[in-house]
Amino acid sequence: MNQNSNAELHGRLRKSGLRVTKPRKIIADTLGNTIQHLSAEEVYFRVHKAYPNIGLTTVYRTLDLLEGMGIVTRLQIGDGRARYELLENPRKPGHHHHLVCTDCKRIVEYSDFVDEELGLLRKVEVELSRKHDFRITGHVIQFQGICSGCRKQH
Amino acid sequence: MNQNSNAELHGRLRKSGLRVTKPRKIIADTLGNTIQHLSAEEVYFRVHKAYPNIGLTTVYRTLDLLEGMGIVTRLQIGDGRARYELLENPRKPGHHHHLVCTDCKRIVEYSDFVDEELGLLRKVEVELSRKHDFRITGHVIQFQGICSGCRKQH
DNA sequence: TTGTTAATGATACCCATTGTCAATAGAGAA
DNA sequence: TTCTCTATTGACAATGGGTATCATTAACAA
Repeated sequence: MNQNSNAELHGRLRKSGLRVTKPRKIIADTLGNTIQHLSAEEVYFRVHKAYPNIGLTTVYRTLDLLEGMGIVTRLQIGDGRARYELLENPRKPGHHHHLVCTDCKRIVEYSDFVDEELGLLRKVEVELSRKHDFRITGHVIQFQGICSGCRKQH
Repeated sequence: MNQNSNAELHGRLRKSGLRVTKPRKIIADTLGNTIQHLSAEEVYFRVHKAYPNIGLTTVYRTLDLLEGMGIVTRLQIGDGRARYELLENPRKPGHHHHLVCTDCKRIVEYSDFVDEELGLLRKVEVELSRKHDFRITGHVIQFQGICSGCRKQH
């Protein structure tokens, strides 16, 4: 679908000595074609419509692979089902954090104050690396709440 | 073990019309006696040593209950196994956040810059509540990394 | 002490994710 | 293009946190 991201994926895979397979392209495309945060099963369903011979196991494996390569991020919202999102998605804002409705699991992205958040995180990161001798590889900032729709239903 | 926290627990339970049972006291005590972040199974093992007739199901139920009452917090570190921690633990600092080794799952608590973090979070919270009409109930701020021990093993 | 019923414990179950392994298909060599 | 090698796949079984069920037990009010 998106030539750029397909070429990008191709290059990244080949550079790591990995093969560029149909499932890998299709799964990456599926994430590139939505602004939603899909679970592995949801990715599978969407892929399955056009390519019924691609299995759920492959979806899991591919999402893991893409996450390991830094192409995809895994999002834990506390319901025991991971959601996945393409890091560089032209349909989305750049670095953002998430606001999650703990009732209906709806996820809202925000980028208000994100620069400020990142500035502070960087400062904390330096201090923690030094003090606890960690190599910091990532962070999570997330808000939980109840959206207006779910509040009305009670 | 701790008279204060036992009295506290008793009061909170009774005020909600809930019964003060042996398992509830013991499970809360178990969390009060450690600075570690225990999984449900780890709580069960510890409880089981002295009270072998308390079942794992009850541990899960009680941890859920205590979380719902705001006495315990659940911590997701991304390995599919929740960890629990007593919110007001005399052996621990007050409000803190976590640094997690993604390799060995060790959890380090930190309170450096926490005031600053909380200040910013509060500001973001106000903006998000307004803009997206959410009632914000909580937040997660967490760093991931590799601890020095795990880095040496490679 | 007794009656009521919330809470418990044993067990079966659910369901997201991972392991296994024979079959398939990228991609470099010929 | 065809061949070869082996990474990758897909079907299926297995794992493992966590939850539902239900008969039994034990808080607690009277």
